[in-house]
Amino acid sequence: MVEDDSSIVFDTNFTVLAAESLDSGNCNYEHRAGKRARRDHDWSFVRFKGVVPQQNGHWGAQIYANNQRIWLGTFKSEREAAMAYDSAAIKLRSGDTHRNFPWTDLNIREPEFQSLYSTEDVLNMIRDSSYQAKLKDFVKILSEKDEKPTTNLNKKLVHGDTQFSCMQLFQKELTPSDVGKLNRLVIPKKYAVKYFPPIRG
DNA sequence: CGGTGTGTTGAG
DNA sequence: TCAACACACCGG
Repeated sequence: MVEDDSSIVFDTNFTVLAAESLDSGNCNYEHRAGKRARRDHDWSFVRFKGVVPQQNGHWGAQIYANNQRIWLGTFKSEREAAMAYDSAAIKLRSGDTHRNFPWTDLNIREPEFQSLYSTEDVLNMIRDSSYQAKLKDFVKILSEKDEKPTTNLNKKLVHGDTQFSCMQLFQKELTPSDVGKLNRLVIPKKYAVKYFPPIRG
């Protein structure tokens, strides 16, 4: 099924949009067309920051922070890898140092999405490719949230100096095992996978 | 065995 | 900081 670029995670609109606004300055889209690397292997026309070709035709993503390289994983398409870099850059770098793709109304939410997780969590989500889906959910829930501001479930809490905004992620009815001998509440796997950081340290 | 990501180098 | 390149290593 040849999904090359277009069909990945984030909806296609994003990819297309990003791809077509090349000329609109600021995004770090170096058209280094023609710039060849040391060996003249066919790839080597790497256009994206933090993206490195793999011998099997896949693409690796990496970012440098505090004097060391952080590996972000390998991806099937060049763009997935480039997006991985952009996402990691938000957490690791200050401000928006040259990104691969321009900001859109969707990825503009990334900073606040990432603020819900630790750096390691974000990196792990990027690495296991669950990042995009979770970000998408986050944005979706956000939009649902301000569609009905009347809902009482979403309120703001103020704790000391810091402000936290909360939203309902999911709902679950108590089951026998929740009130059984084991003193624990079971979170459905579906939601656990969806809203919790991935395993691995 | 294929694929991953680290070691390492040289350039910007 | 960064990507190019080589290849040790790891899970299947």
